[in-house]
Amino acid sequence: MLISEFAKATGLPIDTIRFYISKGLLTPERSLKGGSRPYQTFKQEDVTAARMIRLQQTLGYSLGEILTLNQQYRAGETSPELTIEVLQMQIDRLEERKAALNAALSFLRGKVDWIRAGKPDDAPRLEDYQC
Amino acid sequence: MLISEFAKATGLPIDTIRFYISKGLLTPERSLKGGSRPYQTFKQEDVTAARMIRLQQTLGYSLGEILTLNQQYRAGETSPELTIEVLQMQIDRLEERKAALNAALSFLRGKVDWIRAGKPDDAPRLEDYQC
DNA sequence: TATAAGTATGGAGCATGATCCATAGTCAAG
DNA sequence: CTTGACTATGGATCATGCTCCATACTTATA
Repeated sequence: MLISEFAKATGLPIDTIRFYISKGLLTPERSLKGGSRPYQTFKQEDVTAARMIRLQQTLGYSLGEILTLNQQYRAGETSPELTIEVLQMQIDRLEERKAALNAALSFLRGKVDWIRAGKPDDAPRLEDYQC
Repeated sequence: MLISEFAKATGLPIDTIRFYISKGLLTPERSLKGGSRPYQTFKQEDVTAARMIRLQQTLGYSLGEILTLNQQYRAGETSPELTIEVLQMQIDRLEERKAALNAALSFLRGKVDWIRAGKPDDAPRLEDYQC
């Protein structure tokens, strides 16, 4: 798969793909120059890797953290315990964010109800929610 | 409340507070220079405003969006319908993020289980989750 | 073989969200 | 009335995550 096809497959702009490659987040193979193309060649696993990067970004990880996590993940392929630990870390972080989002949700819902009720005395207070 | 006290009350660095003021996100009063201090004075409502900004950041809003939302919110104080609309927008956005986080959570949990089970044939595939 | 389209590389530029710094004014205590 | 702590201002700098550009090479097509 050439980079333009990879871009279509992942929905990522080519510049972004190259940026990720330069950061070591994506590691496509390079064809040998002898007779064939000198270009990078992407496989299905690279598509999955790109999706994983995007997922991790939605989890709130920076590209630097993602790189570290994925390197640890690869290192852990021979050690399921380590892999589990890394994934569990991600899950924990996810749960934290979800809890914060739920608190925010409660607050906003309370505010909507309060406004709908014609703004009685007791306004929902931000301080009462763990946001 | 002086800026240093406000910093303690909110946990925000002074530079960040000034940055937010320069962007119009925080609008403390200014004491008149005649005889008294020329400094900015913060009230409890500014503390709440700061908390709200941080909350909105965790919802994934940029400072520019937060400024717009809060201006709309203030404009909507005379129109509960508009205020509700703005808050509902925030809730909808929050629900979307929560759904994405839940999908990611399912995937990661599936992966952990799969590794714990000694990595049988059918690995959880990222493609099967709406992350 | 000319030409266009795709690819590679390095570096510049940009938006966001801070963070730091130089300078200068204000104020309370000693 | 000097010293030290605090405040205000504007601009420089920084990290992140792209995005764009100049240049140059490769390859397919006419």
